[in-house]
Amino acid sequence: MADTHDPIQELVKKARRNQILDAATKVFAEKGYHLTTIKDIATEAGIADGTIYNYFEDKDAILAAICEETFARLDKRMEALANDHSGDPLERLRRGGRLYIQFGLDHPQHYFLTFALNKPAPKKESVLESGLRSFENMRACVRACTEAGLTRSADDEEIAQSLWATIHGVVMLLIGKPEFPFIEHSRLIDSVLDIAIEGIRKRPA
Amino acid sequence: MADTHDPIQELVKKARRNQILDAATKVFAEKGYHLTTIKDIATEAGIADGTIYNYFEDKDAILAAICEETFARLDKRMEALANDHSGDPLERLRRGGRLYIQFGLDHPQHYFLTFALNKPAPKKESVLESGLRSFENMRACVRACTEAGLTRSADDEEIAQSLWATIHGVVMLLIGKPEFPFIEHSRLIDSVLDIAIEGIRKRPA
Amino acid sequence: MADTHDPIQELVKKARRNQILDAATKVFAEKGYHLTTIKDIATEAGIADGTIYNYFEDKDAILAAICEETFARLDKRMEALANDHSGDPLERLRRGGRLYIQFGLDHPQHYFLTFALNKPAPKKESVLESGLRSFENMRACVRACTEAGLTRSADDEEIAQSLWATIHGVVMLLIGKPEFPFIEHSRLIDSVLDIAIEGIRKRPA
Amino acid sequence: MADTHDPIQELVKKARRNQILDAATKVFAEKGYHLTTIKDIATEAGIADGTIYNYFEDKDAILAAICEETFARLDKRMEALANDHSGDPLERLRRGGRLYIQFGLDHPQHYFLTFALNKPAPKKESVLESGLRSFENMRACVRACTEAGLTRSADDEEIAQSLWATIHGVVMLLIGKPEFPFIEHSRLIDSVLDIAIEGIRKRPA
DNA sequence: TATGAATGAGTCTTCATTCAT
DNA sequence: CATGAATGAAGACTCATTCAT
Repeated sequence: MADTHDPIQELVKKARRNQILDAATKVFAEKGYHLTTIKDIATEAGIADGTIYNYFEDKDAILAAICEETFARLDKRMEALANDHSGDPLERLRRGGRLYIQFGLDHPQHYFLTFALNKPAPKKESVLESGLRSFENMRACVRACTEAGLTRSADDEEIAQSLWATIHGVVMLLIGKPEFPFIEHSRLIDSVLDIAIEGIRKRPA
Repeated sequence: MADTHDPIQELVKKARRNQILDAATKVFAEKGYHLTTIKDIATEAGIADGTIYNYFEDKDAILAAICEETFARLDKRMEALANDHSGDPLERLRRGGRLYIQFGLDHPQHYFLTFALNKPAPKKESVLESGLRSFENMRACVRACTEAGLTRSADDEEIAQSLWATIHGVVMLLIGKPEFPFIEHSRLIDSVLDIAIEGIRKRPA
Repeated sequence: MADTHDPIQELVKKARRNQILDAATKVFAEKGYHLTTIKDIATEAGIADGTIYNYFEDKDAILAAICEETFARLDKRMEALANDHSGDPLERLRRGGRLYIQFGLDHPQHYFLTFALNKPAPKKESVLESGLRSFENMRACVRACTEAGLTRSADDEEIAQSLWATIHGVVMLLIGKPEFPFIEHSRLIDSVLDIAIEGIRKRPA
Repeated sequence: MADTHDPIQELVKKARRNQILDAATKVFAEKGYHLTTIKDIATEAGIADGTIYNYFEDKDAILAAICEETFARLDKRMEALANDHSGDPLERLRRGGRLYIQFGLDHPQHYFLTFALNKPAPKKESVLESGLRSFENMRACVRACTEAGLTRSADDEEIAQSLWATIHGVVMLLIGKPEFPFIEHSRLIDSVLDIAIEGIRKRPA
């Protein structure tokens, strides 16, 4: 009735919304997006089916929200690193890579949903944007390296995207093929980062 | 009645089967596996719905057949490379990586389903096997490099898994985030491979 | 959320369930189980197809429910008789037989579905159980006769099953072949029961 | 080409027809009429699906043919018994009853469809007739008993119908409730017949 | 706002029947 | 006549979404 901006109601709403998102994340991870039903999510969240629609337009919107929030969280972590201008830029890049990989392994479900679920359906603009922003920080770290003349190539964008692909690969492989007899995770991560950084580093004439 | 092994009928059947597989591959690629209906495939193939079931048990079987055949082709290509002992081993490794990535981009749905859709479907054993066999060939290529003393590290397995993670990452990223403003694909692929090979290569003392 | 055990909702649900069962009973009787579709039942009940599945697992479950409820109703009638220990046991047996036959003729569709629809599919355990219980009462009546030394044979089980077969036959014949020129129903029933009781009764030495 | 009435062709055709009927009988008995597919029958007969349609109009026609032929056989057996005027008429009646029951158990699907599936299928007239003709023979057997003064009652029709109901009941029960823990079939049949015959028999003054 | 029953379009799959070879 | 691939009309069942309470 009243369009009062009741702060308590606001909180309750947000809490319920997160409750749904958590449930969805869990079920999506267990059964995959397409095989998950609204009822599955509602049951997991302990609410009725219809209630979902008070918080989200449709099933797609739930996925979009998960992606957005995941991006945001990653952003916050990466941003701190990008704004730290001390020390060897290449080492900062390595630390950034490790941070990113660790984030993926720490939130495998979110990561998978956000970065690997390619639906033909055009995602919401906001998701795309937050995705781009997430990449900006890595680009900034790379730029610090190129500007310091530490890299073989001077093409920021190319290096940044290559590095992204590399660290994305580690996360996806470890997440997606848990049954494969990988070497110790930390060793694999170190190795991948080492190869990448050394592959980027300008060699002494 | 007669145990007719009519070779002409045999060919016709195989042709029809391929007709269905081609149609399915196309539609899967367009809409994704889950959003593709049997009717979609039948329509694309220009046949009736029910006819599909004269050639395949169910929808899953179609996917399995596609994956199997597709990966058999990758295998053959990778194997040739692994068995070719001429030239610079590191260059062969680069070619192998490019082959692998290109394959993934050419068959995104199959790649995705085989290497990333780990969750629900207990895929046929044969599909999994043929998928992993590709990795074996890469391992062989790496070994050729270490044995030739061309690498910084001598740990085959570590290098092979790192390289796999890297090229897997390129495929997954390009497949999974087609909306991202990547640089030209070929340039990104070259860059990733260049960084990886240089990162692996033993530096002159 | 709340563990609402709303008694009104409860009643509404039960009513809707019965609405479906009644519709199903009617259509099953008209077309036979196998030729009846879910849509038939839904249409007869005046609801949508999918609604059926809010009340029953599947088609089989509807049949099972019909059988169970029919058994239960018969049970209640027979039980009273079995617990009445007064008078000539053989006469009670006769009355029981007549009760049973009358029940079948009063609920021909239910009776047919419950006692004559032999589906190869293994019926629910509960249906089997309630079927057995239904027979118990007749066995009890027979036992009273044998224990009183009124029967030629002392084998309760044999007599009970034989009697069941006999009265089942009357019901099935009258239900299943209505076009046949039977003698007056009541006369046929009396005759069958008379023959059976006299055939069971111990003859004077 | 030639519309010659080739007697050899005639025999071949009849043989093939019987081959199909035998196969159908077997599969019907195993899975029930509705759950049996044309392919099932064709496979069992070792021929192609389409071939069936050179011999029968459709699935119903196969059933009709089976019923007709089957009941003709019962008829012949019952008739022999009815025309055999030697020995104790009541014993002949008992043998007739046993014959009838055994027939029902040997051909449960046909029996069921002819005597119990009254509703949907407008069976061919001939099938109905041959089915009911069996009853005529039983009536004749009963008449022999009453005329010989062996029965308590002198009402042929009443006794015949009562007996029919009784033996019909045994068949229907054993066919329709195979999951029930009946005593040995032969013992149950003996018991039912014994009770019926003794119930019919005139008691010594 | 929460509920959850109802909807009904949509999906996979089956199978009787046809027909070109 | 035999074949068996093809057809296409159903049917059982699912599930995203709506809406009255």
